[in-house]
Amino acid sequence: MFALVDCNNFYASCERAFNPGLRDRPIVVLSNNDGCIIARSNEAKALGFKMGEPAYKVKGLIDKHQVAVFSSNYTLYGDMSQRVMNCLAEFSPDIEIYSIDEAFIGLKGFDLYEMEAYCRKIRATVIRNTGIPVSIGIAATKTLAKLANHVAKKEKDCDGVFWINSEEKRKAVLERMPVTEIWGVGRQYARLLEKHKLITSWDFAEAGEEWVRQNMTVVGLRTQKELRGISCLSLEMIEPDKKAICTSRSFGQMQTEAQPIAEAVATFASRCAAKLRKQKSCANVLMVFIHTNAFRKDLPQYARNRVITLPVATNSSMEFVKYAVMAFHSIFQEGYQYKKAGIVVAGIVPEACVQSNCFDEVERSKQAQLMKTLDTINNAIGSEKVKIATEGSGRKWKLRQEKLTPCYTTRWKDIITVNT
DNA sequence: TCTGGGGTCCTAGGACCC
DNA sequence: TCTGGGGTCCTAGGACCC
Repeated sequence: MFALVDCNNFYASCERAFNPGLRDRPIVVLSNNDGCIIARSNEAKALGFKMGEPAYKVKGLIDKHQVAVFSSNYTLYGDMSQRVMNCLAEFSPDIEIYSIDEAFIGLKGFDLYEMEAYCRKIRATVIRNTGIPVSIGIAATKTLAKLANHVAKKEKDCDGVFWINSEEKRKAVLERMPVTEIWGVGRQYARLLEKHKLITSWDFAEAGEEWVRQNMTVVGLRTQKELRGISCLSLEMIEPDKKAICTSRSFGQMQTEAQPIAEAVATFASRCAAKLRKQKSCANVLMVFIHTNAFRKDLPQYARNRVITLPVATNSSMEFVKYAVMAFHSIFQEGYQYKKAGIVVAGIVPEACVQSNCFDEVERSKQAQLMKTLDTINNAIGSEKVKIATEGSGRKWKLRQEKLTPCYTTRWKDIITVNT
């Protein structure tokens, strides 16, 4: 049996946890640059706010219902996530952290009778220790646990926990769940299934295997088996190394000059390098991209990228910054209003397996020592306190974050004050 | 005026090898 | 009239996830 623990409206709940005045109020949390709605409290969902909707389009609705609006505060959400996960880890050694707000828990060794009670205890403990409400779905496969979680969230009398513990229950859940709710069925597959009169999850689970294989590849077939109760996906308790790492941002304001964008590109390159060092990897492929605002049909558009292959895989910020800025200048053109830039690194290998090059002139051990020192300092006194000069200090391109809450849990000067 | 930022996996087709 | 049989690697594109 698997349990899927999923935080309810996670970002909105994080904001609410530190501000009791938000209880029962509609809350929306915006994406980076205060662009789209990416999290909603139940009250906001009920008012009709949609996931991914641009905030400016619903400004009227926001004002009308006095909705509490927040810029996303990933420092806060990341730390709250860790607290929730730490709490879950107390309950089972078998835990897969699936995303910032979800974890699968292996329930091996629990007898069937105590399983549901155990999950209710998990739920009560998480909310007591962190202030974050969670829902828990329990079933024989991960895909069914996802659906069970859905039921736990939607149906009030479940009280946050739902267990698919019999064939009858499995059938009942699948029959009333549209295929759009299945983990692994997105927009395109949902359309395809609908076209073939497969409307409910039950219809899909009972469809011909050969047809599923042909139209939805082996991935779809696996999903179908999981819905039938045959477990194909196991608990992934060790996080695999990333195969590609990306750092990109939209700019708070459109940029026309090369210099500020070059500084942004240098900053993103440096962050990619830091992410590589964190997973003890190096990379030898680097891509830089820049583009204008594609939504602005009234402005001339420009988008380009450049891929560079380095002679030796590296995770040195200095090397990445150097190559990234060079690549940027080779694609930058005057006369456009740029909205976004980014860096992708690929060709990732473990630090210990880097293929060296007999013509290499870089002093790698010195660079490594320098990066280690840089990471140590920044971990101790704050991220990016020491950086490469090319990254600049003006930050003309910085994010728009007009509704940012304090970092209650990670910054001393932001710590919460309680009046008694 | 304002529209996010990360990732994964699978398949088909082309280039190449013996 | 006849035209092999077996592979690997890489990339682009399309699906999906949070």
